[in-house]
Amino acid sequence: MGKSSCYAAASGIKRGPWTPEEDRKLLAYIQLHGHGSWRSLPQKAGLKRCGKSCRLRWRNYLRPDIKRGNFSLHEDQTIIQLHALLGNRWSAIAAHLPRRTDNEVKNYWNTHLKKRLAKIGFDPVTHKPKAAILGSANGDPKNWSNLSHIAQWESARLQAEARFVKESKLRMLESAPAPSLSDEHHQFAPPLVPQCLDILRASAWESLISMSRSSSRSAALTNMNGQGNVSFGDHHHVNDHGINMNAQDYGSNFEAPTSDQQLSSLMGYDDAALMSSVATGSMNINELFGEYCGDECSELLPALHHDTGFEFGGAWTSLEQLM
DNA sequence: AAGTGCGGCAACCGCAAAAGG
DNA sequence: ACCTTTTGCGGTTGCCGCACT
Repeated sequence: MGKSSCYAAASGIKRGPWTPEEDRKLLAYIQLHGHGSWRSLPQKAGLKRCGKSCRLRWRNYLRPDIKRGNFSLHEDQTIIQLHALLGNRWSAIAAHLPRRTDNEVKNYWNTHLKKRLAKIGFDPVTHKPKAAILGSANGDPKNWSNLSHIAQWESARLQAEARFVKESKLRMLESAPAPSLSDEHHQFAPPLVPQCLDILRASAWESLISMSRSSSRSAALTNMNGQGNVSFGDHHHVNDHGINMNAQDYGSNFEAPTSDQQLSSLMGYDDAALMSSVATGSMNINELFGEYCGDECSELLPALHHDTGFEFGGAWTSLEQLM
């Protein structure tokens, strides 16, 4: 027996474009009762649609917190840069564009931005100049390596943010009383923006490092002397590339790092010499932390991972490969 | 004016993960 | 632990309107 689909030509199930009347029914029902189970919604709302179709219509079109219309230059930049970092993870990209839906972002990418990138000579998949892909000597592999490096950090950061938002929502639901009309305003409200993640992360790093810094750091730095003198100047924080990390997104007390030095400082990397050893390949990321933290580092990292919910693993591996 | 091609976008499809029993 | 249902996501399709011939 074939797999059933809610869109299959089942009796009486309508498909195709939504009429204003259907929109009105769906909107009225959700405003009054919330969506509840999408499966049972169409019948209750008097719609001859499947629940999946209703959900999609609500999510992509009827929700009051949706912004429609032209994308701003800033939104263009954000999409392009996040796509370079995340690939086709439209929901993650849309999460950084307030009031935009993943479907809208996806469509906009496919119909506008992809072509625009191609037109100016960039591969829309890799975001590298086509010349570089073809092995041209003009492309500096080190620069791309650094970009990838940045991408790994940002990717890990976004994972953590997504987790944070999810957990925050769960906490909200747990603490909320039984569903009522007023709860629907939560559904209408813009997605919760992580306000303290970077602070959590920064403090976690600071804690981790400060625990061991006093005993290990001076020795580490002594050992590092003379090992590599390449500047870390081309290790830019994503902000320097225009990533959408406005300070207000992280709460009024948080100032997003605006330079390599600030980022390094936030993460406990306030010694360019140490980082340049990583950059030159004379030390891998685990060795770096070994030097910083001593043997207890290997125990602290999983604990830190657990406490912050931060997925270091993938970024870690990739960072090592890149360096 | 009619035909054709193309771009934009809403909607559909199918899979995977999460949630619930 | 397993199965079923629900939800979320990304890729794809097809309709509609506009521009061009």
